[in-house]
Amino acid sequence: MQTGFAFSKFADRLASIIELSSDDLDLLARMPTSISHLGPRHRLHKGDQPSHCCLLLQGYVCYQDAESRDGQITSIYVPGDLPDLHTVYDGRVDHELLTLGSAVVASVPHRYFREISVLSPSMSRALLRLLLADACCLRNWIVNLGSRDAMTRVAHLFCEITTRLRAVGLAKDLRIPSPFTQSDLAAACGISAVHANRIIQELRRSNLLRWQSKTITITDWNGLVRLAGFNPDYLRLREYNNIENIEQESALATTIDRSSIVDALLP
Amino acid sequence: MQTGFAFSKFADRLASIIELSSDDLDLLARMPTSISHLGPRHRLHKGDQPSHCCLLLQGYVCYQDAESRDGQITSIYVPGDLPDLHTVYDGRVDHELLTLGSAVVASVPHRYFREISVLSPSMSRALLRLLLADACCLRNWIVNLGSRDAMTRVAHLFCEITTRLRAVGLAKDLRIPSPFTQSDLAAACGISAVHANRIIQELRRSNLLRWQSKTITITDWNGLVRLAGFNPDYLRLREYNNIENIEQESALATTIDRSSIVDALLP
DNA sequence: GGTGTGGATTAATCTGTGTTACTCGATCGG
DNA sequence: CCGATCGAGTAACACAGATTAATCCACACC
Repeated sequence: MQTGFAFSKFADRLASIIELSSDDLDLLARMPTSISHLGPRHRLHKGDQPSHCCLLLQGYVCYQDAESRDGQITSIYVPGDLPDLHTVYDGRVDHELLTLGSAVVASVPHRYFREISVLSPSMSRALLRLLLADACCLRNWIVNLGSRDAMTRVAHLFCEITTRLRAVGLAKDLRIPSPFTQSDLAAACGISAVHANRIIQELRRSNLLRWQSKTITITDWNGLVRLAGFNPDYLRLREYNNIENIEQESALATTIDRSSIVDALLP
Repeated sequence: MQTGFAFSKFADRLASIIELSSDDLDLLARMPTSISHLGPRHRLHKGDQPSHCCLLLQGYVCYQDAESRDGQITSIYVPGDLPDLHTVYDGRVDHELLTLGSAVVASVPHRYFREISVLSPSMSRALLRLLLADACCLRNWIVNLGSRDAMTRVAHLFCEITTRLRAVGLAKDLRIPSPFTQSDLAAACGISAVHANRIIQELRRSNLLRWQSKTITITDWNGLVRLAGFNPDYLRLREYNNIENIEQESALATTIDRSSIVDALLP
């Protein structure tokens, strides 16, 4: 067990939704962690009553419902996230928490979160905000699955992941690591793997993004946002203003390309 | 403003997920409330920064996303629920909270929840559990929308609502008040109103339920549960064991079942 | 170097569900 | 009493997306 650098990604995440004092940062720096490097589709929480939380440092993890057809993915987490914070307060777990691609996680004892909640009201509130932000994401994902078509769902997912990565200082250049298989994507969006493939082809053909060698490069952010009808308010980020203003290089060519295709899609 | 009987439905709800002490009941009895009788599709939270929570006493309310096609409904609440508890900790609201059919709600100041959290650690934990149970429902609903077909979604919704009503002492006889329009149902399940109608016809033809004069009568609970693949674990209820054992014909059995749940918590 | 495996891709076919458009009652306000 | 409105119900047609099945490729492993 060490108290190391792991806290800094978590601090980024907390700071993305709530202002942190230097006292808060001190508390975070004393977080006891034990780091693991995990392979793809590694299952965390092996059935037991959990006594530790999983703090994601690198890569992605997701909740997947093993019972449902094709294993519906209910949420995806990015570095800095604490996917199972809720287990501190409610030991029951309905879904499997597993890695998408390889990942680095820190294991943090429940006790630590209980202690900082007692020591600092502002940390207590910050943790609660994390849980609430999670619920907002779930609600938004319900809207996505219930009312949008496959293309829009996929586009929306990419927008969300990109935005969340940027909130913790990653994906600065709109390139996001993507160890996802197309089946993962399908399981998240509630579509078949075959159709997921069709959608990706279409997104590529529309020059909205590239996806090669486990990296997605968004080549037309504004086009993707418009296609998805993406509005990041539900992420509860403090600093995300004026989404339209993300500047891209070579704006001209892509803009022309996009307008011909996206305008057709969005009457 | 009165401190009245409104707390008792809320006490039922809390007791359904966590054990309450008599001190907790005392605190609940001092809840300041102001009761309103509302008509159908009444919008609560008229755009302002809310300073009160809405405690549902009778009828149903739901969150609906006005932006999405056909206004996706993200969750439905039953008496005893506190749909907007989260506004105590996070003022932002993404969706509209509105009544389905007419309803009776109590308005409770945020201040009250802050106070009981400070006065009683167990109440503080109970409120947190409410929020977490809500998130579990959302997650489950994602699975529903993402991986089940229309028929199963509808059946699952009816199972959930019935179970939640029973958890607060209602729907004892598997008859649930249903002021919903078929369009409401469609908006909740992410299907079209026309198709919702087809599904209901089918459920009727299968002798699983009747729906007449604003009441749904479930005539084959076990059949409905099986069709829906319904498993109530995600509702986080304490007393819901062995779902297969719900007896229908024998009024005696259900009475005994319920009394063990409800009588235990009333002083 | 051969073989197996998992993922991407594509095409053909089938089906669940959306859309549109209509009828029929019930309810309501003038 | 009338016309307007809203919700339930139905039918015809269109289409998004599921399913199945095949090929191809990259890569790991004996």
